[in-house]
Amino acid sequence: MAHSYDYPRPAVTVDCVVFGLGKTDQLQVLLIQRQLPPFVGQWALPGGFVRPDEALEQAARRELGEETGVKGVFLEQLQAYGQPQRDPRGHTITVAFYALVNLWDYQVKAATDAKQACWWAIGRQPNLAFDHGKIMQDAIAALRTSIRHRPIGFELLPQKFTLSQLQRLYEIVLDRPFDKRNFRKKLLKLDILIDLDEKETNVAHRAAQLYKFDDVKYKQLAKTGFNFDL
Amino acid sequence: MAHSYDYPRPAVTVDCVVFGLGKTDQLQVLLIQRQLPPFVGQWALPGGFVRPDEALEQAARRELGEETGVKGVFLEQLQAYGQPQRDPRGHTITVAFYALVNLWDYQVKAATDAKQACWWAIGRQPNLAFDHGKIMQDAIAALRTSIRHRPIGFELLPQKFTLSQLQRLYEIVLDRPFDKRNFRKKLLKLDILIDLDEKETNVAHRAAQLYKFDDVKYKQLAKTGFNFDL
DNA sequence: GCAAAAGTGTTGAAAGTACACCCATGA
DNA sequence: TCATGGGTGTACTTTCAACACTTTTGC
Repeated sequence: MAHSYDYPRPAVTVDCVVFGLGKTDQLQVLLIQRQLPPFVGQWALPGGFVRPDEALEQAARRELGEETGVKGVFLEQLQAYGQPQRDPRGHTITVAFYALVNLWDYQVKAATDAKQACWWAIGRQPNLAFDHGKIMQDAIAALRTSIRHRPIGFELLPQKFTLSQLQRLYEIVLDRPFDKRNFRKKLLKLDILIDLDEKETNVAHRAAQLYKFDDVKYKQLAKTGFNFDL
Repeated sequence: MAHSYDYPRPAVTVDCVVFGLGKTDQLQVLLIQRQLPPFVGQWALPGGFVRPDEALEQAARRELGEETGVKGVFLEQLQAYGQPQRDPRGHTITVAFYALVNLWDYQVKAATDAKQACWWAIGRQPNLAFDHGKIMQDAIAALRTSIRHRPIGFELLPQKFTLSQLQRLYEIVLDRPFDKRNFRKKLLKLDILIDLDEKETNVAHRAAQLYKFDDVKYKQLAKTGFNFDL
């Protein structure tokens, strides 16, 4: 059996597919324009090399903060990519993550505009460096699956949200319409929304009821076996 | 921004959680007893270092063949593990895979018995080296999820199988009983089984109808959006 | 008072669930 | 002839899917 030390090691990086949703009615993805070779000037996923004795998720969060200013968000591993030719500098394995960011309170935009990072509408983004296009497609597929089985969608909304916002979120991510009455019935029956005694303000129409997500109830249900299907 | 070359690289390995099912009525997992430090003598997942310019899945298949004789099986990536302390030799990232093996035609057993590999019933396996226990638990969870959404269960059965075998498979993996009539109704309605005009032989009871899985029909359905839920 | 989104129930179709007996085979 | 698993239908319940009008608010 061969020892590890007989061989040079591949490099290891992390990359983040950061999804955002705000008032634009479109799912967005956060990309950076590369400053260094290879692929100078091309757009790519934020990411970079894992440091010695750094955990993967920690590396992903560090790179995300350094390159885009995004911090403290929902972040979950997608999978590793290791085709030998995926990086022209040599054998490089990347561990991809996807993140969800609430863009309704417009602070994130400001933080990222300072850097060479910017939000693109999904489907209108430029070609990406490396195999990042493929990684992004896989992340979209994973997001669609996840959002139908676990309540991660709330990460894309403000803490207080309306049922219409939640419905639009599902419609945008899954790219299909839902019936308003059936959608509300289903979500309220799940019993994971807390009805805040509070309404929207400053809208030019009837003010909607505000809700927040009930972590505790969801976790209870999740333990006893629970399916968040839509 | 720091360059990669400023830092030493972590090592990269692959590990395989190989699930098998045969006549024992129990889900099994294939483990090897370590011959080299660290953790000499302890049981662990088969796996090893990724070689230069080797793709991840290719490395997993190579190690699996070398260490256990298992070849040509269903293999899918689980996720990467990179806690800095997970390997006492130093920072090592492992990309975990899970595999499914049909143990009904008893060739695999022979091939693996020659090495230091052996099958353990899930739940009765020994403590594992490294963080392999955690990886195995994650793999079981992933298998349970996968089997409910995609027709991967067939990988654990012979090509020709009976509906009772299929039902036992679901019962064993998901660890709950199914009603015979309802199970049959549901699976036949999915229309992904081909009724071979052939029966079981050499059984001390009424011979069961044999079926095989219909790849083509499944792929058609999968394209038009399809859910294999049970 | 009008534009714009919020909110609300019913009905028919489909799917899920619970349940018990006869059948074919080899020993 | 008996032990073993194979095979089958129905009634009830729950969930899904389709569908339209009234309410509140700001302008």
